[in-house]
Amino acid sequence: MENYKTIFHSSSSTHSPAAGSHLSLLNMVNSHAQAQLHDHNKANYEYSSVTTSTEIFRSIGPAETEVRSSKEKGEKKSRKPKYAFQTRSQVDILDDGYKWRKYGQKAVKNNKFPRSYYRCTYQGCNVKKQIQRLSKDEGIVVTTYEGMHSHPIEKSSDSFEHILSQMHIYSSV
DNA sequence: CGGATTTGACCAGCGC
DNA sequence: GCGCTGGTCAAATCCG
Repeated sequence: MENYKTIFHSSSSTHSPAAGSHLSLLNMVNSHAQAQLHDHNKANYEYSSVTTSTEIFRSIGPAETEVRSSKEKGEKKSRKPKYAFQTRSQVDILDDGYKWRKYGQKAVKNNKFPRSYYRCTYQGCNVKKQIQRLSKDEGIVVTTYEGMHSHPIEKSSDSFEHILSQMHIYSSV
């Protein structure tokens, strides 16, 4: 229902439509940001979060954005790598250039805000992502990606979107 | 009309 | 074994 989406694309435009002012999206810059979501070790998922601030992600060192993945310790279970990003934004929908289809929404116990589940609509691409807002800081949105895209973006990747796509490459298993 | 959302039901894993 | 929590499905609905 809401229609923030559009706000995003105006990133490179001449003027920002105000609203959330600078959406300062993913600036997952610090490569050594270790996650700290989840209180108890949930278990086999390695959460790698990148702390964000209120700047524009542009210092992404090409060297290694090391979002870190798993240590190839082929244990039991199919430990899928997950990449969590904390983003300071007013909107929930962080568009990274891919097309997502929402397939569920659930309320989390410690959060008053629901969590949304999305899935990439590209045929054969089963990348999933969840978006959750912290009840403590309404301004923080946590986006968790699961899986990796193996296809081109189908949108006019703008500045940050392009960076994001590269990020996927760096964070590849 | 077709594709994306919505929303409750269903199900699996875990703790007690 | 039961109940809670989180994750996914699917039918109905909405919107362009």
